[in-house]
Amino acid sequence: MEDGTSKALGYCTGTYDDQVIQWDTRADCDVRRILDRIADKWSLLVIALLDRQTMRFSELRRAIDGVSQRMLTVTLRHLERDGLISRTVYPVVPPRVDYALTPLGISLHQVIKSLVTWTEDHQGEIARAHDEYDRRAEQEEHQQAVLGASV
Amino acid sequence: MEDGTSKALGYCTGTYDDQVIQWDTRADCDVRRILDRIADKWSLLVIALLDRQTMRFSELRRAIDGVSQRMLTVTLRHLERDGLISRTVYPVVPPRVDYALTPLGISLHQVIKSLVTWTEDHQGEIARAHDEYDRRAEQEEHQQAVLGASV
DNA sequence: CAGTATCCCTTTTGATACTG
DNA sequence: CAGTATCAAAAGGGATACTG
Repeated sequence: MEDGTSKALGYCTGTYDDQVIQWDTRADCDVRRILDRIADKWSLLVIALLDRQTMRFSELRRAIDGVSQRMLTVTLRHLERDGLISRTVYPVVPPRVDYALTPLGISLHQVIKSLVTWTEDHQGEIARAHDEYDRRAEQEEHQQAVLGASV
Repeated sequence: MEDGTSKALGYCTGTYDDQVIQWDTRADCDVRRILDRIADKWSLLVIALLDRQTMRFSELRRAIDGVSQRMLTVTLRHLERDGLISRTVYPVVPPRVDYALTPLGISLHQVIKSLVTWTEDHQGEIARAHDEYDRRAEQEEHQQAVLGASV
């Protein structure tokens, strides 16, 4: 993930025979990184919690139930490296480190919200799709059993 | 990932002491699922390729360089279960299976595009953040070495 | 063609212990 | 307090072989 564009370069180069594909080709290049970032287990929560407020490491840790110290550190480092959050160390004893969204982070947060809104608006549809799919799958499994018995 | 809301239920319940947090609390519930879906290694490419066109299994496989047969199947099943794509089997020999975006899938695709646009607009900033971070990290490493030598 | 079933390896994540 | 280091567990993903 750090070595950039490993294999799969094929679809990073612009056009197909019959149509111009504007952005899916970049999916593996830049989009993939920030997508991997916001989609990983804890980043989204961190970004959401830092909306309009600064938080200390321990505050984040308490707020995000279930995160390990290690993963919170890793997550924060990644977000910082991407320029989405800032990390401020106060040279006091005991140490104090504050995290906050950067302007870039705030801007991303706005975009993410539209995705969250979409999900909220469509969670019912998705749930229904799951039910239907599972119901069909179970039915087909049943068919199999019947056919198997007749042989 | 199939067992729904495992542990970490703490932040799925609405409000904090000092402020109402509207949506980050749901991040682990519904948003997480569709985020995990669109962020996994191949889903985004599939959704992008199916924009405005139907494709067969083998066409998708050829179009997505590097995907294994297994992972393409798994990806398509997940997307189908979420109601984002439809799967049409033609009872012919040899078999033919067509995949297409559902209205729900099309609607999600629209939203994803805004995320992609954001990424394209800000990839320069992110790259600069990386450089700066790495430069600082290297510098601090150097500091360490100097301090170590003096002891 | 369009899958399914297995095996195996790599990456990610979590638990635990230790430190400036 | 805010980490780092180490190790073990688990998930993700690929190669291969087989099937309706």
